[in-house]
Amino acid sequence: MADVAERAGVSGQTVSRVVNASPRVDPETRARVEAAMTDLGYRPHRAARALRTGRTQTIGLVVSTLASVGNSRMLQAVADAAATRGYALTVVTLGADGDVAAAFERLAEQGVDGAIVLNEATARVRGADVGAAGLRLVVVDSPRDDRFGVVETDHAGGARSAVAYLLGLGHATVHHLGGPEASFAAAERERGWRDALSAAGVAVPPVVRGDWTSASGFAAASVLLESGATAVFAANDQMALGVLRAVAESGRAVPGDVSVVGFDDVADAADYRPPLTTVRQDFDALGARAVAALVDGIEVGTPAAFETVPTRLVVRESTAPARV
Amino acid sequence: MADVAERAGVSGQTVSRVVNASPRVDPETRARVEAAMTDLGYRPHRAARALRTGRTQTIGLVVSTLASVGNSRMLQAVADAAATRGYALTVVTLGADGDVAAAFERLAEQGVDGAIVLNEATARVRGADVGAAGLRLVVVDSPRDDRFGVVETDHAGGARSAVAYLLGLGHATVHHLGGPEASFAAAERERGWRDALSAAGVAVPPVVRGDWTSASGFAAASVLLESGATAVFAANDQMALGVLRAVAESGRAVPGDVSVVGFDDVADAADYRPPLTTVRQDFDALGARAVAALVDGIEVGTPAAFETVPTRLVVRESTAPARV
DNA sequence: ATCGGCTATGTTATCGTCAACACGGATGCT
DNA sequence: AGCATCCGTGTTGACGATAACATAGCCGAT
Repeated sequence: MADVAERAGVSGQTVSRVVNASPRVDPETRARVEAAMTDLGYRPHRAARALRTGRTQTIGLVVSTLASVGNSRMLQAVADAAATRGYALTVVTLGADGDVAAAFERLAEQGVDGAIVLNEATARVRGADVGAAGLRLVVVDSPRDDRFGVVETDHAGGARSAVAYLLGLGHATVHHLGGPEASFAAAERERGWRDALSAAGVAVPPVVRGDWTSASGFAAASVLLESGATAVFAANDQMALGVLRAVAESGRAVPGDVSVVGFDDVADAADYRPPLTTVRQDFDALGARAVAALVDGIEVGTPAAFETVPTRLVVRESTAPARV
Repeated sequence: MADVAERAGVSGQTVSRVVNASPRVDPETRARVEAAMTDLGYRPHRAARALRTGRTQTIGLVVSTLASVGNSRMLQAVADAAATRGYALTVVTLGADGDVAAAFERLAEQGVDGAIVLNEATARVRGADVGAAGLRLVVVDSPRDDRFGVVETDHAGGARSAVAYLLGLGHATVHHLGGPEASFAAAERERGWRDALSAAGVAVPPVVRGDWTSASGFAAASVLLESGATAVFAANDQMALGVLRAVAESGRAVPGDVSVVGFDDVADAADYRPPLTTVRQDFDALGARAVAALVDGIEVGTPAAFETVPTRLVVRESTAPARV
């Protein structure tokens, strides 16, 4: 920086002002400084700036696992949105113990300006002393809470649309293959399913649960089939994949004997066999909103927001009218 | 830090020595300092340390997309390995233009100590002036190059084992659904396939290419089927998924009429229909090696290494003996 | 007894940047 | 003309940590 200042014939402070786009700089001086920066290949030193300002221009992302395709998509969306806003993104995965507090601790140590928590078991985020780490937080897919911003997909709405569609096809009822109990997203999707059934005055069958993996979907499907289900709404696409296999192996056909709907609209879902009818989540919008809420909070002090991103039912070939 | 020093009755320098586990500290003093740190909830300030030492304890990860399940798995493996080594991980995704140089630029600006590049089009990494950004690099799945460390899966070996297995089943030859031309991993898998066919003295059919997505696999499969293939080796699982659907829709059966093998052993592959025979990559080992190579380079100055991680063929139900 | 060498600790200067304040000159108002 | 303002710029010090050097006390060897 000193070199740049000398070359441009100004003080370091003026260089700093140019870098930070301060309005109090003569256009001509600015041009000279910028030329000097280019010539010398000058790059501001983030650590020094962070030391001085207390801001690192970095946000953290806490995620339990990237094995689920949905989380990966979200990560990508968040990474892109953060880059657009000029923030670096550092990723912290939770250990097998799912220790959110430890993750916050690590992020605090790195001095991130804020963090986004993906889809984490609610109780854990609440339990982790948010204040202790002093992190500004935006939580994705978590119950509303004034202590941090919340951005969510309209899980319940998406679920309702899926169930309504199946009922409209003439199915007597719709069975649900739910996600893990601790998950807010899973709970919301289940709620939407339940509401839609109740609204239609239809019997609500018992829920079977998986852990988001296709293997758990496969395992759970046998229970569903024994109970004579003709329509299954799975809480995500990967579990639906497991169901698809289980149905086929039981000698039944999708959608002839059983209709199946998933949630997420993962890239592969269009090539499942048959191509899966599913509820599309707009991960990019979700990521962008989460980053926007966090960055606004950091830079402008905007209070914790609450936002919902809508879904859309994508009808493919895994659903058909009920047998008459 | 000053507070801690005062409370422990020592100088700041001694606190620093305790934090950095210097051996030149009296055990009793160390205990006193540690107690003071705990009491005061002291946390070292990374930016300040980075300013003084020039090290940020952060590594970057450059990845083109996280849409591919393999990349996501790698990211997770790298994140975990980095955390274990005490490094933060910042993720940079490439824009649609795939501008590696820009990604390096961003990482250099953030002052990472080094970076890992995932599976990127070789020419791009070479083209990007590595020296300019002055980054220490480890590249995953890229041709050997003395300018940076290279860690790779034994793609060719895995491909050979898959092809040999299919030939052993009595198939006259094995068709290949390759990945994008620019990909090193794709080229290696193709090479392994070709070598195995040649070694067996079998005709080498023309390669059909996809872009790693299941949709591209589905599209490519029709060509394969028209050419009368009875055994297909797909360059990854997701493309194999597309093939599975295409075969079924053409009225043929897997593995009755056509055997299909994938590559990666993605979590879902066991629940494809039928469960997919595939070549398992050890993503965790790969990630750990990449991080180890990078961190050793940073901390010890170990010269650029070259390592290969073996694969294993996982036989499931998508392969069967050829019709007689 | 002297001295070199070791151990545990303290002192000083510095990393690159920016906030706060200072200052000279131009402008506008009365 | 006199005074208050504003503008563009410079000067100084501090953010928190550590490297390099300095020091005091102790040991054993000559």
